[in-house]
Amino acid sequence: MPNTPLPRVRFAPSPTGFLHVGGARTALYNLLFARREKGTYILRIEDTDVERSREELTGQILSALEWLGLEHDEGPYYQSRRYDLYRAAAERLIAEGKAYRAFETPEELDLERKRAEAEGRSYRYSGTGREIPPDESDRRARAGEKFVVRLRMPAETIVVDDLIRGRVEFPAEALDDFVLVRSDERPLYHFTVCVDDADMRITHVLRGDDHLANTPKHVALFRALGAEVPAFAHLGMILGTDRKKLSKRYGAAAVEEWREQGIFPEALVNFLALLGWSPGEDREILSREEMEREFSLDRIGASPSVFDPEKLLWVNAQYMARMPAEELLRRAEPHAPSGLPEKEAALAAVELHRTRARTAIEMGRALSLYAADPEEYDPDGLRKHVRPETAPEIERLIAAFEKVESWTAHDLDAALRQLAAEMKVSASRLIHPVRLALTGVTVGAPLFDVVALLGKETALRRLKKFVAKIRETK
RNA sequence: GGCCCCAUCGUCUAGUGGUUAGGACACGGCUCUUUCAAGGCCGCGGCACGGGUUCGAGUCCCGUUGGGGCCA
Repeated sequence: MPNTPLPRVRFAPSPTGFLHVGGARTALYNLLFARREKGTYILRIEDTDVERSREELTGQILSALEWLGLEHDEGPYYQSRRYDLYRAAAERLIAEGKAYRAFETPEELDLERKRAEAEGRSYRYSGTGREIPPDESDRRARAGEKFVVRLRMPAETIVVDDLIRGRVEFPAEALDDFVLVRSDERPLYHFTVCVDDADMRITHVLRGDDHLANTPKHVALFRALGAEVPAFAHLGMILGTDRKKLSKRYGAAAVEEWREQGIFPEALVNFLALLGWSPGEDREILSREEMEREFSLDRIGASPSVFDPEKLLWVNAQYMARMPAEELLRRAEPHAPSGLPEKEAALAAVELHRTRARTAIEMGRALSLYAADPEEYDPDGLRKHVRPETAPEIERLIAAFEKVESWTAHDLDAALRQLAAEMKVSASRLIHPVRLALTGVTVGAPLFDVVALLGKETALRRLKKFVAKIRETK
């Protein structure tokens, strides 16, 4: 047996106030990879940016992940509680000569930068700090002089063997000695990430493409830290319909937003899984178990993908079509604006509307039609289906319905058609206004199922209300 | 500006040198039908461009264009 250690992966969001769908996908891929490889999936919160990070914002990310069912095996770890680790690592790197103190003031650096710009050169740090002898550096630090800690970058091309992109080379000239710790002693992003990844023995880093260009820095850092360099897999970005990076103001970027729109978590997960990964066959609807079984890095595409809300809605509808009625009812309940009818009717209504609704919101709304009489009627519907004869016709229908012995769709259908025949009008001349009377709208489930479901009392009451209403408007 | 990544229908994608370039969403039509859906059937629609390599390129290489990212 080769002793390749089991993979350890992590998702490391910074708490920005909402979980971005791109982040959700990254979390999902990490989780699927860990499951598939029998590894460990770790959650780590990158909350060192104290001004922007508040506990509440972290809570939102956590609850969005939980809602999606993306449960971590380890963590969450909070970077804000690990400052000692970063400080120790910085001191060690300095002691080993792998990093050094640089004493330039921000003003001096600014000047250098401006000079470079004026001369049309691209700016790189001069590297003056490199030359300061260790004892002098220590002395100046002890004397209270302000400094930043910079990494001594090797003068060699850094090669990243990305699992998705293949071999990517970064020439040494492109990289300068970047800052690890600021002059106020706060460790910077690239530094904390690597210290943590090393400390947590992360073996595979799956993350967004936007970090590819940072990877050579990380590789250099891992080496300096004496840690094994993890494998990298950079995922393509998720774009908006405008082909721009999906942003908050685009509206669809936040997982929480889709939750509010009545999208099911497993549908969003399914949709996101397919945004960049494919199981290889023409399958669109996959359970978590199937994904966990079949996920593999070499079936991930390198190109960015556009987030298409229409397709998400379709995936959601697929889940709606398959979900047990009880479950669907439970999930639609919070979205029913005027409550639900009693249990049995509600379950029947769910069956009637599951192919007609695409979200929990739409389902909730549909179910509420059975719970409360319509407060208003669709104006277009009134114009289209109400004629002077309508009121008396419906009154005759009420009378006919009164006499129906078993209140079933079948018998109600027969009763209406018989009446229509007697009146020498088409059945649809009654059907349309009746739907409007019962539901307030012109579209919906098959009418006689609706009438049956409503029950005699309710149906007749609504018909009478409707007649009164159109009489008074006239 | 420098460095890096990406490129198959409008969108998500299958495709790993020889395919009538497949599927899904969306769109259009037909069907079913009291409406709206769902379903079924049919259709529209794609290898960004230019050079190579090869008997043969969507597939490999180079460039162009376009999009994106990182650093400043």
